[in-house]
Amino acid sequence: MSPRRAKAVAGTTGDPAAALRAQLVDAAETLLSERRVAAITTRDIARAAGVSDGVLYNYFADKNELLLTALVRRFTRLVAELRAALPEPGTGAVEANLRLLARSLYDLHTVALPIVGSLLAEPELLHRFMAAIHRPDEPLGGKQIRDTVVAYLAAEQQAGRLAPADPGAAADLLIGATATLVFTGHLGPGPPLVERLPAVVDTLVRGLAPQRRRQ
Amino acid sequence: MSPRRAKAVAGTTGDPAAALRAQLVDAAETLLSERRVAAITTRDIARAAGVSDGVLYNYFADKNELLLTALVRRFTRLVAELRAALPEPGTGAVEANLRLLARSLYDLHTVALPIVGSLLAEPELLHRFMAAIHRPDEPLGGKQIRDTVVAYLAAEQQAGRLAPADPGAAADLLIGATATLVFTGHLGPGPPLVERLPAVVDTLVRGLAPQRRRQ
Amino acid sequence: MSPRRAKAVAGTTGDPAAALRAQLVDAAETLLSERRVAAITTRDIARAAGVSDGVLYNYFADKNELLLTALVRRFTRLVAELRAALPEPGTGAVEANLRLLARSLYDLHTVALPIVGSLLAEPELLHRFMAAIHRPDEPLGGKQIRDTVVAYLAAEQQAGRLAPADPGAAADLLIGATATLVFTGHLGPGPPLVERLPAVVDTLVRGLAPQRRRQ
Amino acid sequence: MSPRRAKAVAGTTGDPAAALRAQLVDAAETLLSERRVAAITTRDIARAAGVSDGVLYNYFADKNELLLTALVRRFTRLVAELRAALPEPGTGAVEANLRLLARSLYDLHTVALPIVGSLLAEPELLHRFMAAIHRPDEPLGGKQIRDTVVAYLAAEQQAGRLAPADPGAAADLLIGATATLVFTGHLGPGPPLVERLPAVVDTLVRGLAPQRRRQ
DNA sequence: AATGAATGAGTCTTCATTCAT
DNA sequence: TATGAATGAAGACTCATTCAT
Repeated sequence: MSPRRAKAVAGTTGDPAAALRAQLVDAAETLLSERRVAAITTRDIARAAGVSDGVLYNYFADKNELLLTALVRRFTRLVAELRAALPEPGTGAVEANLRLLARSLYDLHTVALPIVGSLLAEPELLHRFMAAIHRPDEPLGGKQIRDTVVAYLAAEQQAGRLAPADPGAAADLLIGATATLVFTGHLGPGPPLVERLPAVVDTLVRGLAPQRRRQ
Repeated sequence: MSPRRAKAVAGTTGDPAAALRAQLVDAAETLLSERRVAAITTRDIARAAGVSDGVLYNYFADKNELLLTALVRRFTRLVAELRAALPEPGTGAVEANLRLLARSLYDLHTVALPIVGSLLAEPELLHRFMAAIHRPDEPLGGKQIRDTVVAYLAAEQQAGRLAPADPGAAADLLIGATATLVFTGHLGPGPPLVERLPAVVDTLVRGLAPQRRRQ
Repeated sequence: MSPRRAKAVAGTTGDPAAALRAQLVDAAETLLSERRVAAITTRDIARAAGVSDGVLYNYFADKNELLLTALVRRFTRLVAELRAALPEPGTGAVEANLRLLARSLYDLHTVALPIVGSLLAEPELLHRFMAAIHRPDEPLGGKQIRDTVVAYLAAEQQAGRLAPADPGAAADLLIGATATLVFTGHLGPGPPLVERLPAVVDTLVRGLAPQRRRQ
Repeated sequence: MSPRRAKAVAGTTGDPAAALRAQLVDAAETLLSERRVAAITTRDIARAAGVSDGVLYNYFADKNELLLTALVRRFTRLVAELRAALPEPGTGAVEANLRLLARSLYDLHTVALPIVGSLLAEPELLHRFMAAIHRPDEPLGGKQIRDTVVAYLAAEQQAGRLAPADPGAAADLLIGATATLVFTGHLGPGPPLVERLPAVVDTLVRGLAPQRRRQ
């Protein structure tokens, strides 16, 4: 006499409620990679998840809470991928490492920016999203990306392979430049701007100060 | 002989049509600085302009054309302000100049980002906006900002006050870092991140390469 | 388990979806007989069907698809009624039969003309309507009326009770005259023109050629 | 110090008011031959007449009264053309004459039907139109067409070239069949149905009665 | 008397959320 | 507890008519 199990999770084992919830989040996450947030309707999500329109409200307070969960999961993955792609500090040529890092950031932003951008049009959702990823117990968030880059740079500094500059500022420059290249390329009519990455890294490495000499 | 004058421009002189058109653009521009694009209705604009619902369509093909005009005007102003705030190349301390430039970019992004961001949720409007600001005869556009920064940096290089680095890459770093500081500060719960600007400029000036000496 | 049942079909049994769909078509059909197509709003239909504004879009792609369905149903019925009212070829007095046929056509046009007429002002709907009734699998359409009349006339010719004239042309004359009597009577201020039917049939039977003799 | 003359009639002589009025009616009549009534806006008419939006209301109570005037003038012309095209009774072969008459009616309906049809969607306008053309002092109207045909048929009967049938009924058959051929051809997807005219006339001439002989 | 801009009522459609079954 | 249909609010755009100039 247990309650009826939704069609969509009929063949699964384990907690059916959790399965259904996951089903919904999966569907939302998929849609999130296909269109801007504002173009995703509750019916779309239900269809994609293979469940009926109403279930959503059995697991989430409203549409935005579901989207929020999907967003958080998507960003958690992106940060994990960034970490995995990070070069090992102290190994390889440091400038090549920085180029690799820049490229990883560029790829991350390519995925993340459309989503974050479309969040700007949904103030309530954005607010809840930011609150969610800034909870200290959550291993994610925009800050996580920066912290990861800072950690890498600091490690290279420790290894004496980078000048003892402010690693936070360096991270701001790297992250900012890569993000803006993605953004501008995304908006404009021309081709993507990846090819500008090497010059950007090179310029950041050498700095703008004149009359510089290496020994 | 002349047609009736709208109540909203009753006290003004000059071409009433131009006055009313301007009234509408003004209203739209004001609303644009208050809310995201998607939350602005035609009725809102009419109310704000003090005219009736239909007038809009006497001056613009549709709602988006009005918003577009307001957006373009807003950005034209921002770029003009940036140009006016730019230090004179070759005068003053170059690093102070760069800090000033960074601050100007930061201020520009503070105004521009929410608007551009909210455009991401309006593909049609975004498309028309990008097309509008990329018309070669229009003295504005995203590219204008970068060109302005590049021109300043190149001039300082000519004056021997900056290393002969790639000015385009340097502009990408400066613009990217300032934009991202604004963006992150805007998203996050904490205080704005202006105070990070000096370190960013400093790091960009010195570069990340180790074992560097000045003479 | 089943979704909520609309108030409007609360007392009915069977498939509630089909019931509500039928309710909507019924309401549309009723309105169609009361006013011209252009004066029927979606809200009117919803009110008449006792449901809320949006339901329509759960069963039909848009307003016109619903109206189309109602139109097709109305015409299907009219043609069926015409067929049922048709005299049996070879039985009764042939001229009386023709008068009966003329009267049936007159009645059919009385219902059909206002609707078809008002369709002329709705090009899109008219187009879809014509496409719908010309699908070969649909047992209806303007052509169906003519074919029915032609079949009857041909049968009487086979029975030797009518001259071997062109039955298609004879149908054109009968249908045309009845339709135009309805139309003219509908437009003009005077009384309906039914009483002209016998003379019309009589004239068609005898023909206009002079110096004719019967043996 | 006479009042200002509208631009559109600046070069004309005579009563400027009458000229402007005529200008408007001309423009409306032209538009009437181009689109259905419902698709004609007051602004369209003003533009076509080269005058400003408001003048209309100085000469007509409202939009419909202007359209009405244009409609009446259009039909007056059509009836005049029909009369001019009519064969001379008693001359030529009578059956050829009837074919010519049928063709003239077909052409008249080709022009008139779209207009009359689209009137069906405008009850108020239709009503006023019918009232206007049924005023006994107006030499026009649907009845005028029938009277013209009846007069021709009666004359041929007088000349002994047609059987002494009911000329009104014969007119109903001819007008009805031609109108319906136009109408059906207009609605359906196929080609116009002119080629059916000869068989129609032939069938009307010979009649449907069987066992008929000529001497 | 002409001008032509202002007025504002009217309509289809979408979609988050509810809730009877 | 899943279902999925019902709900109904909200918004862009058109256009006949008015009326200040």
